[in-house]
Amino acid sequence: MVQIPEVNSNIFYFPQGHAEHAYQPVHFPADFNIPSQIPCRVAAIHYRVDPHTDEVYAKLRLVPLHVSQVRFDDDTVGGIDNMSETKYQSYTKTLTQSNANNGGGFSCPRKCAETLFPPLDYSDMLPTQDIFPMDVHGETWRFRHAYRGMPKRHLLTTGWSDFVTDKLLVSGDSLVFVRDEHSDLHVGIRRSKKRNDCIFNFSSKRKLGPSYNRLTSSFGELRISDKVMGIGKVKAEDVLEAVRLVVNMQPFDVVYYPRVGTPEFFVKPSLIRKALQIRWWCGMRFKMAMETEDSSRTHWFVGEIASVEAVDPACPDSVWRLLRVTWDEAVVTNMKMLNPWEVEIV
Amino acid sequence: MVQIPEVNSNIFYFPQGHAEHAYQPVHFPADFNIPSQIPCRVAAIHYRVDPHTDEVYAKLRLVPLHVSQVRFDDDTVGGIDNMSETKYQSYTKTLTQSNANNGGGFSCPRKCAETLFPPLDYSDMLPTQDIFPMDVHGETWRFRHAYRGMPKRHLLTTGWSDFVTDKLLVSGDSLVFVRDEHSDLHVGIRRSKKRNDCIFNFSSKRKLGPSYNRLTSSFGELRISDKVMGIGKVKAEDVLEAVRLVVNMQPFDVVYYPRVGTPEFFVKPSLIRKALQIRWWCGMRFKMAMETEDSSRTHWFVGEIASVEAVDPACPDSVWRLLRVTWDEAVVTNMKMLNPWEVEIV
DNA sequence: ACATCTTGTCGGCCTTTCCGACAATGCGT
DNA sequence: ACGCATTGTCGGAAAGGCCGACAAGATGT
Repeated sequence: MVQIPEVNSNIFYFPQGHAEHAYQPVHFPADFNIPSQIPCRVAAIHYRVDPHTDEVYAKLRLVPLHVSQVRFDDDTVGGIDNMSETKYQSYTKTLTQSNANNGGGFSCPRKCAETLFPPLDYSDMLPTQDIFPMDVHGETWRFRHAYRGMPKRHLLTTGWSDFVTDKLLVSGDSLVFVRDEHSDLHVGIRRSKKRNDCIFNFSSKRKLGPSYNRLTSSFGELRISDKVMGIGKVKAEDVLEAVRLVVNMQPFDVVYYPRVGTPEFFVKPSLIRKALQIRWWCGMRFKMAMETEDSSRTHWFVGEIASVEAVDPACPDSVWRLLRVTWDEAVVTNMKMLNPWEVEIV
Repeated sequence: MVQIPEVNSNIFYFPQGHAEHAYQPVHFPADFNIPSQIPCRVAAIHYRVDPHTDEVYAKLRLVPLHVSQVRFDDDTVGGIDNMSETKYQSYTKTLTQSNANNGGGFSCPRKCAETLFPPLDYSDMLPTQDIFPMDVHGETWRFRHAYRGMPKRHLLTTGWSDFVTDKLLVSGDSLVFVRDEHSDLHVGIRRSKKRNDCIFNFSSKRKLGPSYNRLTSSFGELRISDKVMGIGKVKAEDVLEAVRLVVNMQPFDVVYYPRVGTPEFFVKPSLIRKALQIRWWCGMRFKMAMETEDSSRTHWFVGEIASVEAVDPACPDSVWRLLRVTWDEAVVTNMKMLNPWEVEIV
């Protein structure tokens, strides 16, 4: 679900989108005269780990470009081509209730098992093996990987429960398996939006996993910081600083925590171009893939464009959340303003 | 069971005893003219950890003394007195079958619990608490400590099984709790003689504890080295080098792995003196505390002195294993030659 | 030798985890 | 719209772990 651009590719940076990732209201000074979207080159990407929650976030160095430098049909620039596409293989799955309910194991999607895990001996009637992925702290875990049941499916059993308990995973959180350039297997997690919004209720009952010291020793700090970070993960001043630099055509850094329901504030030119080629109008019908209440599954929701207007009167030219929509299913209460590139016309 | 002398105390060093701790036969050159026992001052003690097996061993620096320098009724020397007695509090217990049989918990001796663990709230009908001892690798473990049952006893329950599995403990291995100078609780282990003598049969089934990488990654190496070390843990050449230095009155280092059934090769002067004051003779009856087959309990065995003679004709003056004995219970097959200070007259 | 204290072992019971059956979902045609 | 492939959920079964009863062993008198 997460789209991190590649190094040296071009993106459009949306200050308004960036502001939505702050945990404080961001008040842009009136005299800033902010462009609604600024083309930038991605100069560098660093992946970091939040030591408290194990969450992975990205730190992007963006270099502002002149509009003339950007071709909307080509997302890359510079001498390095898209060969870096052949980098890591990874698979992300959102945990179901059964996965997290300590009931037992993790039903592993076939694609995940077949592309990332060592091949099983299918000549065996009940093929099993142990996989040893490493988490972001360098801790190695053991999961028993079996292919069984009727119909046959891939499962992670022994060891999974310990992982869930140690990482305090609940249904809705996501699991990421990655095979790196040395073809070593890694495992990461991403907490669901809900979890991000609430204070951790930490109560590990098992053997101290690697997270014990970390989580408890900084418990007080964690409570406070998480309480404050109700909406996003970055400071308002960091957003303002980024905007200050971008309007002066200075390179700047942004931190991006992937968050379900909060769109990325950097978007590929080709995506925007394709979206803006459409003449959006009231009454147009669209669909959008969204995760269910507990993020355990994705579902296509259908709706109708209610109006097409800039969200912020101060930025009348901005296409950020240009579309005001209504949904066929009343369930979708929030999410009334969408980016054109988030939806698909039906 | 293990008696490590204190720094600055005096001991007698027995080359023959040292040789028994080698895994190879030690052939003392005839021209060495080895004294059977050399008084030494313990200049330094360093405790080390075998990274493969978690075993703790001691490295002692010994400085040879002239006999005139040693008073047999006083084990210490130098300005530092026995105040260092008030150093660490510790308790060692050999694991019973019930302790290791994964059946559940660890029945904790009263003395251990009351002297080393934080005090329980005995006003509570079922007092429980969690203790967090640290192992030699700096890993913290959690054990649930309860005082319950009829009659009441101290037990370690939750967390214990994981520890047993991770450390590959079996009945006969020993557990050591230590409270250090910062009153922090530590936990160590000592493998039984049997385990030391055989190749590890490693087959961890649970989550990878901290030992996993260590034990598996060096599996091959471990097999080999353990196979060779059938009897002791040190090289024959190390023993020879120690003896070479000691006869020249040079300071030397010895490594001591505590081993059930293999007596220490450094002994307090007072102990030797007391033992040699007795006129040992055939037919004298004695008792000796020894551990049972699986080291789960200690039992007093009774026997009779069969003869009093030097084990090695080349060292006719040596008191090392001076006593040839017979046992009342036929069970005690090995252990036919004992040191006078190991037994107690009845 | 006896009384008392301590602690090893056992079987019962409860919890956790493993497993295939079945069905709901999703995708391709 | 239908069929097939995939995978979420459920309840039974097996394993693991917690518990007090009991008694064997240890200790002190």
